[in-house]
Amino acid sequence: MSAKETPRGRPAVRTLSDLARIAGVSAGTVSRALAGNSLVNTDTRDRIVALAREHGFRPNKMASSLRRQKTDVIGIAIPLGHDRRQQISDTFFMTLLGHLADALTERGYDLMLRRVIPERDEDWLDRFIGSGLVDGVLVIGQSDQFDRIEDAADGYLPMVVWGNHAEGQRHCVVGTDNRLGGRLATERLIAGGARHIYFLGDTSAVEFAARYAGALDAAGRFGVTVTPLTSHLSSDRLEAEVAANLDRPFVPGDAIFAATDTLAIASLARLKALGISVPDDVRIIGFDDLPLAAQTSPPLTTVRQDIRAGAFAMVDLLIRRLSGEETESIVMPPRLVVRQTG
Amino acid sequence: MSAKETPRGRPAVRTLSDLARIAGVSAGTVSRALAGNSLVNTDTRDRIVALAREHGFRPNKMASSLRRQKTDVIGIAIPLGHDRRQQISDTFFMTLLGHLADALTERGYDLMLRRVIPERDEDWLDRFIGSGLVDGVLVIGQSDQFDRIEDAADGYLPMVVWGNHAEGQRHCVVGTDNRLGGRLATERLIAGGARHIYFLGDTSAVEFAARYAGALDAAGRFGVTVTPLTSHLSSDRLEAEVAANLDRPFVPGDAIFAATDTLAIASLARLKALGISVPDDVRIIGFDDLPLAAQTSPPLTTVRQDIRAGAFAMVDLLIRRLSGEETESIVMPPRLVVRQTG
DNA sequence: CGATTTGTTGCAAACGATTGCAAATCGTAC
DNA sequence: GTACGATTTGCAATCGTTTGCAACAAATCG
Repeated sequence: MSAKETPRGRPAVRTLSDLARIAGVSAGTVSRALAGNSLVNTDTRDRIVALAREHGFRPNKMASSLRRQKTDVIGIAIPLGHDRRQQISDTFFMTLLGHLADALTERGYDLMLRRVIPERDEDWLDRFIGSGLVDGVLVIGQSDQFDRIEDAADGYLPMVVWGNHAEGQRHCVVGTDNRLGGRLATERLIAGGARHIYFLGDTSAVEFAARYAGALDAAGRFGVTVTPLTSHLSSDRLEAEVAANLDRPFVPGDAIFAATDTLAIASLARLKALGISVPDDVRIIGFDDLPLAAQTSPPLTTVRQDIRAGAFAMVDLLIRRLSGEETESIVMPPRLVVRQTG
Repeated sequence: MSAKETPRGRPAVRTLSDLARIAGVSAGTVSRALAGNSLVNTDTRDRIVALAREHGFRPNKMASSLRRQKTDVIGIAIPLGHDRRQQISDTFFMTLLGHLADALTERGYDLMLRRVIPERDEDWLDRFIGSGLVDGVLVIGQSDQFDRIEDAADGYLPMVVWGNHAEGQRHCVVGTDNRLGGRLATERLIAGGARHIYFLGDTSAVEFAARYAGALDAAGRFGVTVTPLTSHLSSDRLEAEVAANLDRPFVPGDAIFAATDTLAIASLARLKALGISVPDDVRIIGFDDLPLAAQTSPPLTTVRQDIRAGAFAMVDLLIRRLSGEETESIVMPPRLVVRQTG
């Protein structure tokens, strides 16, 4: 290791001025030299760059950000509103986050992650935006914070949200056509003979409410009834709630449309434990098409969201908004993936 | 909304000085008032706080960090070394990340996520540390970067790593006793009649190498052979590699020890597709005990790592290191969870 | 009533990098 | 030898907040 270091720790050369002194030039010149592009003599530049490397010098990004008014960091907010105890580890969000990380890294941005509990902190979004820490914000999931997001969007351009699109909304969103997805799933269940459908999920989240609405659309047309059963996604409540919700006498013609694959898979396990056969006794369709959906037994029929495409779209829109463009929302079509449960 | 805003956007009152002018005091006083604890007259403080709220003022954290030399941000680095194309979305890492986020948020820290490809960026760790962006660093997984992490640890205290513990290593690590875990799994397979064990995983990652070593320990004592089959975790290669690796004539006495549940579950699916019965023809044991392991069919026997406890331990150690303490590593005992595959 | 204490506030110097502008250097042309 | 243009470099202000120190007023004491 060539960097000269003090006994415990940090390199002795920490600031531009330190390096400038060693190189026998001014701090400004060093700054320009390391930035590369500017008007510095090629020889001095090479000399300075070599010195910087030799001493393990790294410019302080905090100072740089302050001066440039630009951080090269994108904030990612995960509001845990409709489900206070939902772990950030919910599979869908995590998958989306992974792809966002890939896309942002590729563009040279760092990610700042913030888990947010709106009821404890009314001001979460404006605080995040106003902190000066981030150049833009991605919000993963609207949860029950639709209005707050709308408010923030009025005064803040570089924000893109994952979630549901409502007529006339003012914030830029990327998401799946949840209502259509709900309709597709429900139509499939009905075509397979379902006469009574249980909707498993928490309809206070707008995305899920839209899926439920889609289910009602389809059901209404065929005179089928839909009963909502509230189940939350937090890992500590999920199993118990699903169990409680499924502890009922199923009759032929009953079917389940789960708001997410996570819920569908838990249902599958629960029904198996109860000795109820899927799909013979009860048919199930999920939502998301997580990788894991293909591996359950029997493999899960579900409504696919293209998470990766969604993530890249979010980043793309955000970048354009960062340069002042007012982008439109993107609503992606869902696709029914028929496997064996419904 | 009470905050006064300019036509497009940001509140008109953006800086301490702005607010100071309105309140008729100096910027220093405003700073102290908002910090709360200092020596400001209670009345002026209340007045200033009220004004701040009214105008939607939020202090610039960049400037604050620069001045205080403290960012209240913890960096999380995910080196994707041994498996360049491994998605950040690997289930285990994501679960760990979720718990880390929970633990850090609780302590008032933000998270800065950085996905790192060491072969493209030799200097990743020192750059992260030296950036001034973070108060401390958590590294998720050693990958094949053991030496680089050791080097960095010599000069930088506030760093804690998830991974394997080796005799005499200098960086502080939290992890499971992988070797013991490997031994437990293998002993179980052998006790069940296994005569030949395939180890499925990439032994160039130290954690997995230790699991493999544990398998060899146990196998050696019983005269059982272990064959390593290299499989990576990146979602785009995983299925194909598993399929290729399992495309062989299995004979009675063959068993599979998979380096992770993800691999075990993929194997399960593949064997099922091949018409090979688990556990009757081939027994399988995984590693991690992901939530999903209990839901496969048949449910997966696996070696449990307590991810949540590990995450909280990492944060705890990091906090102590932030205040100068030299903490020891923590090696958690693995626990064999016997279900139905092995 | 002057001296000292106590309590509040303002002033100005940091933190470390960037950048407009002026100054210095050099070469060249007249 | 002077003047001029083209390069390089230094100077100093700036980003917005924090904080040691001094200043000031009011309150207390002898």
